[in-house]
Amino acid sequence: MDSKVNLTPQRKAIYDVICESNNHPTAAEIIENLKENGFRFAYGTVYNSLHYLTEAGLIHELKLGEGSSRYDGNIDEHQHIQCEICGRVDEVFTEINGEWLEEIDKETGYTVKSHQVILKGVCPTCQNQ
Amino acid sequence: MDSKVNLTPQRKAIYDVICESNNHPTAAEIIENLKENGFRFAYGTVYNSLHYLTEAGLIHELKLGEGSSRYDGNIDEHQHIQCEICGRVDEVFTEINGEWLEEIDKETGYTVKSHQVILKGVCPTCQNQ
DNA sequence: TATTATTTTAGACTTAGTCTAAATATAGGT
DNA sequence: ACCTATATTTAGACTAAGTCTAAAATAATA
Ligand SMILES: [Mn+2]
Ligand SMILES: [Mn+2]
Ligand SMILES: [Zn+2]
Ligand SMILES: [Zn+2]
Repeated sequence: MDSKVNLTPQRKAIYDVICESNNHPTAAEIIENLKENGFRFAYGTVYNSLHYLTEAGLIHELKLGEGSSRYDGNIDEHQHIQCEICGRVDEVFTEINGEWLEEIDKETGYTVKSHQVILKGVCPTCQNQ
Repeated sequence: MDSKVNLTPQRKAIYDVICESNNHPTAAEIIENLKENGFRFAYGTVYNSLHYLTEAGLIHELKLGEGSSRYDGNIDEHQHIQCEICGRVDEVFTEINGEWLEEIDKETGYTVKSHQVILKGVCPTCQNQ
């Protein structure tokens, strides 16, 4: 077993910021947040830690097609929807139909390993403006 | 009506490269391909043209979570699947269930405007290796 | 303690793309 | 055709996000 996770103080602090945020923060936002909590880690350490935590399965990296990745402490299977106006990212727990994925297997000949749905729309707050 | 598209020689050449490719090429690949055809446009012109063509609805920009965008001359509604091993991108025409999208509307309170499904897997060629 | 492996650090570097100001090209009015 | 206004292209400087490297600091092992 090599599933032992080595949570150094840096990794722990970064993990905590991600879990306590409800915002799917970017690396830049994480660094800013760390600064507010009195931490100042090297740039490389933050990225290194984000990779480590992702690799260890403790967080997920979200690539929503913006310039930068976002990070998610919720590792339960779910998808995301992003507001076109304010940019906030919310959770979507209604899962896509499993039959659909099998269909793709047949259609393309690929062995499907994963899928990601990125929804865009207007959030409730931005609708009232 | 301002729907008049101004296809300058540069834009036309870039559009042709995208349409003749069956590969969802990146900007870098488009530039390389142009070079092979004897064109050498400024870097900025290529990106400017890609935006223009996208804005005009002649092509689609694909953000699959790699470093760089890909471009697609097929503007019919479809999704994509990418091979984890060789990186090739193939079309998926089986559309996602419309009910699913309505469900999301209800679940999140968002007005859903668009959705993109990114599938990852192993392509037929890479399976035989 | 001495040796080895792991992690962090600062800062140089890379990649993909944007921005800017000048040069060209195009279109419209006379 | 000539002048003017608008649109486009160009070269190259610049930016944002992230990677890489080599040395220093920590931690683990003998
Ligand atoms: Mn999430
Ligand atoms: Mn396509
Ligand atoms: Zn919003
Ligand atoms: Zn493949």
